[in-house]
Amino acid sequence: MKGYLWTRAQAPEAAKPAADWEAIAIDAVGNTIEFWGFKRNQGRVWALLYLRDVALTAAEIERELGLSKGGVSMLLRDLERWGVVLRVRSPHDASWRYKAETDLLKMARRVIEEREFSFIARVRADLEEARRLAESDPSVAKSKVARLEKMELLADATEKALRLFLKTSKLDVGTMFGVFGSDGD
Amino acid sequence: MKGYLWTRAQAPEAAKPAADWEAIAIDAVGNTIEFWGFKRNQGRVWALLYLRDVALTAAEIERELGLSKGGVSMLLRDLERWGVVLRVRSPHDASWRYKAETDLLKMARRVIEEREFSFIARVRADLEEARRLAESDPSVAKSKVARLEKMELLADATEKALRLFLKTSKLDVGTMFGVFGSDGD
DNA sequence: CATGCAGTTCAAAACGACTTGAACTATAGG
DNA sequence: CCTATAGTTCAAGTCGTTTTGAACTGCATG
Repeated sequence: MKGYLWTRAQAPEAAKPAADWEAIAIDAVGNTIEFWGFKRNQGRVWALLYLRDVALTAAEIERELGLSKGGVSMLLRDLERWGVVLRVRSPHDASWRYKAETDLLKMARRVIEEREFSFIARVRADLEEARRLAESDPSVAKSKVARLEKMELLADATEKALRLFLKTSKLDVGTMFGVFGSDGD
Repeated sequence: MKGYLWTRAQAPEAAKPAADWEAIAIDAVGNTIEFWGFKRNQGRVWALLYLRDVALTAAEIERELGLSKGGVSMLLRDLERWGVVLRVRSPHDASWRYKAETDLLKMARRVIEEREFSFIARVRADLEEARRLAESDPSVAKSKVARLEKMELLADATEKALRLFLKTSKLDVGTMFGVFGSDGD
């Protein structure tokens, strides 16, 4: 956690503690990303890398954001898996460095697809099971079964809304996020 | 928690413990609603009331779902406030009874509007603050400011996506949910 | 105005999600 | 092969949220 010493002049601005404005921006992105159902610190790591615009080592991230070694490792693994952070081998250095991909929305889409749709599928399966059970019990009124069927519409509707959401975000937000790709430095 | 005794023949089916299929369906709705950012038990209470299709007392809900007295009171207060559960005075009885409104989506819209939009507004305010601070510091490179501006697009985009989502869910899903209003009992 | 039941409140307990940190594995250099 | 450093894993701890349950309020009745 401490005992980290940096003899590296290679990335000088990586060494200074985050400026106020930087910390504010990093936390704002963290909050947004948490809102989307991810971990706050996943957003913070991405934001740090994006703002610095240089590849940082895990140890630097650890220090800048005040996170633990293990935590940074896990966060980077997730971000890498989702394709929003790239792991690059630095030339003069034994350790990996990480840089931000610019399409953060990729992350949202990826995980929503993986996680949320399978969740909804599970819900629908449960509701179908409930309906089958109810139908096979003669003492259950028809109207109950009808209501169960309508509940399945809840799952359908949720899934449909999700799809719509992803689609529109891809079109609408996606082009916006494309802007992240280049800036006039 | 216990000690509840019901001399009421008025709602006989409210007295029997939940059937398997009923419990499955109730939990499925609970999970879905939790996915939308509410409490699981808010969804379970609504689902119970919807499936039974009779107005239940708080004590009955408590027993059916295995919740505490205080918890049921708070859950019903929220559901009532959101307009998805109605409190009705039963004729022969001293206590209130509760019945499900059919438009569950009302709940999602209400809370997303109240809670999520104000959250995004806050995020944007933070990012603007960060940008102001960065701009007023001459040692901060222009490119950093540009990146901060682009981050504000993240908030804009999220808000825009939310609005779109609400609008489409109102149109698309909303009509679906209208179906909940009547069934052929 | 005492009693009993319905309903509310809130401090504390239970719970779950996230993070930590120490032990471990992998890898590069001497 | 030995050592040092980077990176991973996971049991245990922390922290925020949800639930409980006991005390309390309100109200109707005898």
